Amino acid sequence: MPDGAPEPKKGRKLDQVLDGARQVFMSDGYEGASVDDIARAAGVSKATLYSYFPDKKLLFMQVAKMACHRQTKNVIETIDFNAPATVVLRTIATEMVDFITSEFGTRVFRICVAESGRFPELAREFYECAPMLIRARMVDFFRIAMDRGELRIDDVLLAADQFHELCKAYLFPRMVFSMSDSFTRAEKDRVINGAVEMFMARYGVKP
Amino acid sequence: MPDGAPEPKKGRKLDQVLDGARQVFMSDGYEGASVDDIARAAGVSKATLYSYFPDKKLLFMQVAKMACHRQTKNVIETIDFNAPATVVLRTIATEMVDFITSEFGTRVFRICVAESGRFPELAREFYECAPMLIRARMVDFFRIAMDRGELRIDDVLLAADQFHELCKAYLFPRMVFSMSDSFTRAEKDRVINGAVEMFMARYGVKP
DNA sequence: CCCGAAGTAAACTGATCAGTTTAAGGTAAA
DNA sequence: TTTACCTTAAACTGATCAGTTTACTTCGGG
Repeated sequence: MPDGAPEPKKGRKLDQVLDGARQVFMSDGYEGASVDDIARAAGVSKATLYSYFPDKKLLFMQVAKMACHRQTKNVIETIDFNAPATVVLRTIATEMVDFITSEFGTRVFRICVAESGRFPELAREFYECAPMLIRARMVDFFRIAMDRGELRIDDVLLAADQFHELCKAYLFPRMVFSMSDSFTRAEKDRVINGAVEMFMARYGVKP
Repeated sequence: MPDGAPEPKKGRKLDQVLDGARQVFMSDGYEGASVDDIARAAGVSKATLYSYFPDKKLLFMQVAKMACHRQTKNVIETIDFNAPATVVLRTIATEMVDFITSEFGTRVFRICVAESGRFPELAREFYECAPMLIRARMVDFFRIAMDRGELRIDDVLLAADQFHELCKAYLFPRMVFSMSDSFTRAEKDRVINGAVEMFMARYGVKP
């Protein structure tokens, strides 16, 4: 295939453009961000910006895509499946909670939701990137822990989704509706412990 | 106090205006909705519209406020606290799931999220209206069921938030990211049953 | 040292849209 | 019928903004 995907042209200032765009999109959303602002933040002329990306929409897609991919990388690599179930669950919960309560996580989520009408592809990409990947990884772990006799789960996909949601209790609505912009370690631990305890009460095999 | 709150002026066409605005805002969001479109949908001239509301923002606030209040009314009134815990929980879960998976619920949520930067008051109002009210009602029920010896809960607020989140498993992300626009009864029941079982496994008193 | 590609600032185009104004109908109560 | 207000269509204002163009500068490789 000669040139199926419209890769962004390379060039000295590409990274500057993407960086500036990320900043401005993150703080103002898609509609709220003006191309002049982006060019200024990127330290680049508007004409240069348009020489890299044919229009605002494609620039946005590229920025959002990169942000999502970058994020989910770190989250997944650092888990030792041989540790006891409660330890692994607590690790996963902690990572999820930290993401949910981060400025970055909230902003990405907000933009994805707001623009899911305008950019269905973007919402899909984000969904397959973040929740799906993590869910798949959790299912892997469930199977191992079931073999070890630590867990007993019929519907592993549902269990993964449940755990994911449990990690959002209290925190997520408050972030998303701008009721809080940060949480103490104690607030986060309350949710993390609650999620692990609830999950083990339902799916843990009694000793 | 003479006139603290800026109540909307009364008048023959007020309802028409609010109706048209609701339609257009719901389908296009705040930015996407043009005042001309709203006036047309309302069957009213732009000048008339502006005689009822000083600007687009206040009109939107009014519409969103009314939609939220109207919604939460129905959800809460119809619960018989004397029924067994599993029955009450199932009822609440069903109502929540139906709301989450409704076109209306998704649209309101999307707009609240997208505009929570522009209208922090709106997000706050929505939050206090929907999740908080339902949570308070659930806490009432938890206390009753604890007195009856059916449940045993330390942190009732957390338990309410957890149950709320459990009802969103699988369904909520798919709705919000436009991956699905409706679900079968079986899909909903899977989540409802999962939520009730998990909750009872954690907080139910063994027989 | 020179040439061509890449970058720049600034002005411009065309479109959209919130909000205002105008001049002309309606309508209802007194 | 008169009077006072409500409503209307349509034109207008002023602002914002995506995207283009122009004429000028910068800079690295041959």
